[in-house]
Parts: sequence; C-alpha cells; structure tokens
Amino acid sequence: MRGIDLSHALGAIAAKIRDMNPHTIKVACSNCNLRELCMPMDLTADELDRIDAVVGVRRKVKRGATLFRNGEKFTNLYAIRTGFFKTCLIAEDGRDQVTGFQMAGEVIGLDGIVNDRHACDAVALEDAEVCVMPFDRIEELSRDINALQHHVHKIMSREIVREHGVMLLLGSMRAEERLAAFLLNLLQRLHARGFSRSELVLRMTREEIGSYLGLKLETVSRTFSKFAEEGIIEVHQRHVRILDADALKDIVNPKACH
Amino acid sequence: MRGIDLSHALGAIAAKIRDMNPHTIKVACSNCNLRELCMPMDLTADELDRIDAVVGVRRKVKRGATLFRNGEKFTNLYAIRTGFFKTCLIAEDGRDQVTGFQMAGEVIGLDGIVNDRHACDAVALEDAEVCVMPFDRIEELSRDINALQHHVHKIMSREIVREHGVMLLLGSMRAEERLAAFLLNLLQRLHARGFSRSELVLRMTREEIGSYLGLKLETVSRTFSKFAEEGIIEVHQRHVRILDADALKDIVNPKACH
DNA sequence: CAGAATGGTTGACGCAGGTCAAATGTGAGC
DNA sequence: GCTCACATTTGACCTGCGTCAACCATTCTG
Repeated sequence: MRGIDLSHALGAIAAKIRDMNPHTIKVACSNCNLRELCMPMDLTADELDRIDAVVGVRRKVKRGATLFRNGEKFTNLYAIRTGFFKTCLIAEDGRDQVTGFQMAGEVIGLDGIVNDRHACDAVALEDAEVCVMPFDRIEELSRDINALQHHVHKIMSREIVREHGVMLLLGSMRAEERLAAFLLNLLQRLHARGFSRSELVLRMTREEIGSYLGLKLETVSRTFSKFAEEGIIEVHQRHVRILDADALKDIVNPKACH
Repeated sequence: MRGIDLSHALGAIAAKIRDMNPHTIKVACSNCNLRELCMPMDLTADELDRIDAVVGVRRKVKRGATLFRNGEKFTNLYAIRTGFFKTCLIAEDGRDQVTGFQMAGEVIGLDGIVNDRHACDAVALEDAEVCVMPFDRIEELSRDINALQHHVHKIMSREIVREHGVMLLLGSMRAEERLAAFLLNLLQRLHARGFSRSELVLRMTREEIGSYLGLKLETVSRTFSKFAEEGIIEVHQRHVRILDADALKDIVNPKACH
C-alpha cells in the first residue's frame, strides 16, 4: 500500500500556490509537483532527466474541448497536470457512456494502444493542462529503465482493476449505493491530492454523473436530495460537503447486523 | 483490423485433433496452435525460442477449480490453451460480479500487476489447461524483444477497451440488448477460433450470464425464451443455435428507421 | 433405479428507477 | 443588469426487471 502522506499533501498544495506564476519553475517531471503521483519513485537523476526529455510538450485544453476523439490516430499518452477530464464512449445510436473521470496525476489515452486509434473521447470538464508523452518514446525508454517499464504496466493494470470495480457497481448496486461509492471514490482521490476529505466541488453535471453510474440525471438529483435530507451531506449546486462519511460507507457496504 | 482468416481457423481445428495425443507435439509456443491468437506475429526463430523458454510450465485446472484467487500473490500471467474461465469479483457483502469470460488464446491475470496481488478470482468453467508465464520473465524478455513489449501493451489495452464496452452495456442497455450483445460477442470470439458462426454451447449457467450482464437469472432465462419465441434463436439447455444474427444486431443497435 | 442436487423455466406481483413535465436557479455573454 | 441557454429540482405516473414461488429437466450418487 503506497499511501500519500500528509507532508506530501501539504507540499503539493504549496507547490500549487508557487505554481501560479509559471515562470518560477522549470517545465520538467523532475520538479513537477505531481511526481509522486505519476512517476515511479526510485529513479536516478540521470533516469529522471531522460524521462523529462520524453515529456516534451505540454498542451492546454479549454473547458469543453476534447483532448482526443474516438477514431483518431493514437500517438501519445497524456498525464494530466491540472484540470479534470471525462472519457466517454459514444455508441452509433447516440447513447453516450462516461467511462471515467480523471484528475491531476492520472494518465489517459491507454485505450488507443490496441488498435492505434483512440477508442473513446476525452473531454476537459475545466480548463486543463496535460503533459504529452509520445508512446513510442515511452516504450523505447521503458526498455532501458526497468522502473519505468513496471510503472507503465502498473498504470494499465490499475485501470483494469478500476474498471472491474465499476462493473461491480453497475452490475449489482442500487442507486444510493452507486452514488455513495462515487462520492467516496472522488473524496479519496482528491484527498490524495491534498484536498479536504469532507468537501468537494463536482466538476461534472448530474447528467454526466448519471451516465457514469448508469442512472438518469433525475435519479442522481433525487438521490443527492435524499442524502441531504438524511443529514449525510450538504449540497449547494456542485459544492458538496460530507457530514457523515461513515454513513456513506455503510450505504456502500451494508454492515452485517451485529 | 487484424482478422483471423478461414485457413487459419481450419488449421486450428486440425491442430486440435492432432493434439489429442499430447506426445505428438512439443510443448512450446513455436508450434502451439493458438500462436496467432496469443503471440506477436513477426518474430525470428531465435526470439520465439526465448519466449518458449518463458512459458515453462503448463497447468491443468479442473472444472470448478480456481486458477487464482483474490488476494493471492501475483507472479504469473496465464495464457489459456484449452477450456473456459470466468473471472469474478466478490464484494465483502457477498455480492458476486462476473467481470469476464475467457477462452483459449486469451490471457488472464493482468489485474494482479498493480498491487502484486490478484484482484479477482479466476474459475475454470470446464476442464482447462493454461500456460504459466512468470511476469518478471515477461518484463525481462520484453525489454529485448520490441514486438513482445508492444504485444503486452496491446493485450492490456485491449482489456481496457473491452471493459469500456461492458460499461456501456451495463450502464445503458436494456435486458434484450445486453443478451444480444453478449451472444454476438461470444459468437465472434468463437468464430475467430474456428467454431461455427451460428451455433454455440454456453459454458456458464444462466446465473453467471446474469451476473456478467447485471441481470437476474430469471431475466436471462425469460429473454432467451423471448428470442426463441421470436424465431431469432433456438435454445436447448446450454446449446444455442442462432437463426437470425441480423435480428440480434438490430436489437443491439436499433437502426434509425429508414 | 430411487433420490438428491443442481440448473432452468414460468407465472404473479411489487418496486426502484425511468419518463414526462413543469418550475426554478444560475452563469456566460452582451 | 438583462437575457438566454442550460443545469437542477421536484412531482406524478409508468414499466422493466427483480422477487418470490412453484414446477420441470438433467445429472450425479449410491
């Protein structure tokens, strides 16, 4: 279990504040505030330099714009530096399924490797910036740097396991359980990035949440209202305050009665 | 699109028949009848020999037995040689979600890489045999053999994309659509292995199908009956004959009325 | 072959969540 | 500040699927 400790979390916040003036830091993994999130840990200075060289360009993506689209040629993976994305699948008949929400430190684009074309759309839900990482360069470098190779494998495996969890959610949970699990998951990931454990701002609409959770937007809204009535959360628009995290956990994982 | 042509399919059948006496063939990837399914294609004889060396052991798994279990130490990937598996997630409260069905030529175990422990159970649905591939040896070898490295990446990416598809199914399809999509997917994979395009034998129970599709077994049964009444399929126990594949496709992907 | 265990089918009924609709809140652009 | 498009909430009603239950088919065991 590789937890992210408090000192790192605080450090990340400090770095974020420093970061507001982009000229104060060099654009490089070696001093990226997300390094612990998106890089293997035990690297020599030399190895880190070489990885820096791979992550050449950064790209800004405006809110609502797509980073890549289903069917587009695959060449890069993207590490999210700032901002928030959704990935979604659009079926021929127009059905639109959100397959995930991604935040800073996470990698998107893995779906493109199999067929050399992206298999989904990635849309920024707020102004974002990503590190562009040409995949052939990653493959090249990971032949030399074992830690990087294994890291890439872990990232892909993690995505597979995450999706297993979503399948469990979609296949066997009821609306309240789904929404509770969703909130806990977001909280945990945000907390790992130095944000509050009890407060969050949703970057996506009720409809997008619903699509991800296999529910209609009305059901999402009603379920939020129900949680609020029960005093589990407070909801003001997209701002959510968690009042009773344990209650959420109980909803996801109903305790065997004692 | 890398299709598997008919000549290969027929070859595979022939090889299967020959295979009944295990002493007639050397136990090696280089003359495995599934090579086109589970190996990169452009390998030198030398490279193929080295991969043979990795796939040392084979392991037989009896119907009903597990190949690996959630929480077990991860060390190997497994290439299925014969037989049929399901992978499933068992939540603490006993909910059990089938996350996939795997057949000959497919690889299982990828879920174990992230945390060095398997994240699901793999259960044989019929007597099976797998090639045991120590993952550290795969990583080692794929540093040398670019085609193998890329192949591993593709296998993982394929699994990610497959799961996206399942999320679409679970998140937005109705029972009939789910079952139709499921049948078409099985047919397509079996056909790629040289089996009939219009006939199949289900290796799993209605309950397991239901778990995979997010439905109860009664609903699966009723939907089978409905398809049969409509003349789309014939069902006798686990034996299913497809009478009108186009109807199934229409169900999954309702045509815009012309 | 009896008997049991397992898997599958079918019916009756209820409910979680979908659908449709109306009202209100809200933020971006002018 | 005004307006418009969009997001959200809430209510009323409906339906697809789950639940419960009875029954049948098949395989396994001794």
